[in-house]
Amino acid sequence: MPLLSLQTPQSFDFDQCLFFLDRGYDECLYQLSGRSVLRTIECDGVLVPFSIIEKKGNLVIEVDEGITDEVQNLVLDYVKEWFDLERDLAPFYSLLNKSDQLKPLAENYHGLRLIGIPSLFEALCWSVLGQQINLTFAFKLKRRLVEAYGESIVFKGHKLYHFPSPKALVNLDEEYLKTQQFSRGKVKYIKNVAESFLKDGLSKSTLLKIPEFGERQMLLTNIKGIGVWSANYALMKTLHQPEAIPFGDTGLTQSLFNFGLIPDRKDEAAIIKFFKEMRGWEAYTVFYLWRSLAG
DNA sequence: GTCCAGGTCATCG
DNA sequence: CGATGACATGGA
Repeated sequence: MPLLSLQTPQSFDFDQCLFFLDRGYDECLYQLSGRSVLRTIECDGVLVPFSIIEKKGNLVIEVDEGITDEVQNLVLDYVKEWFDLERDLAPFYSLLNKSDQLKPLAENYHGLRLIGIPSLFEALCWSVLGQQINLTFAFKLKRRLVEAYGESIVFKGHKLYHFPSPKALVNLDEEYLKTQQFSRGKVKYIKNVAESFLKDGLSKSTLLKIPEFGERQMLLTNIKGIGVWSANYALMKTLHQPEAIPFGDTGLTQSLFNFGLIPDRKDEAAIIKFFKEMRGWEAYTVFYLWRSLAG
């Protein structure tokens, strides 16, 4: 099978990234096999599967025979975004190293990239699924949604599911999903997200055309079911937007409190003050703080 | 049994 | 406006 290759940047540690990908949750959108990761992208309605493994300073990506150069480039772009390969982390580490409390993050998780969700639709739906419930349950719901409404393809002996399209989710069967332990709120919110893509022309590219962060955020929070947490989560995971801090996140406040960075878990002013010191690297800091919760 | 999870909205006063 | 309850479930 054809092999593509991406040179890994400075401060990149594939095993740190694998640890994040394999935190022990029931993930359904990619699979791990040894030290390789398998998943799919979608091009013109067709699923394109691929695998990634690290070899001697390169990420080696395997695709099926007969994939056009154009589609190969889409796979490469996806991997670059997913692993945030084009970012220079040196300024982030020098910022962390200025603080005695944060220094361990730079040491312990060196080379960890902000693992993204390149699809805006997937990120918004995932933020809805993850609202308020524990992550174990959220992953369970995601699997049920994806297996009921998403397509799959077999690649190297693995059945790989792809996240459903807005069209596939706009007419969700609420009664069926009730039997699958979805709240009516979540079903409605996911429908709302799908509708804003289909009817209001929301997309990653329309979002990118808006220069101002607050306006981007508002475009998302205008959707019923997407609050500040969800909007910023999506902006962080899809656009790697530095200033997208998922305010209200329980894990984030927990972690800030654990590190002695805020005096009280409800002290939002202290959280804002803390992130002022991290300007330009807020989202990365959040990602590393979350990482610290996993041990 | 109680409390809280990678929140949000509707409905109060 | 700010406060409060519902939502669904499972693990500590």
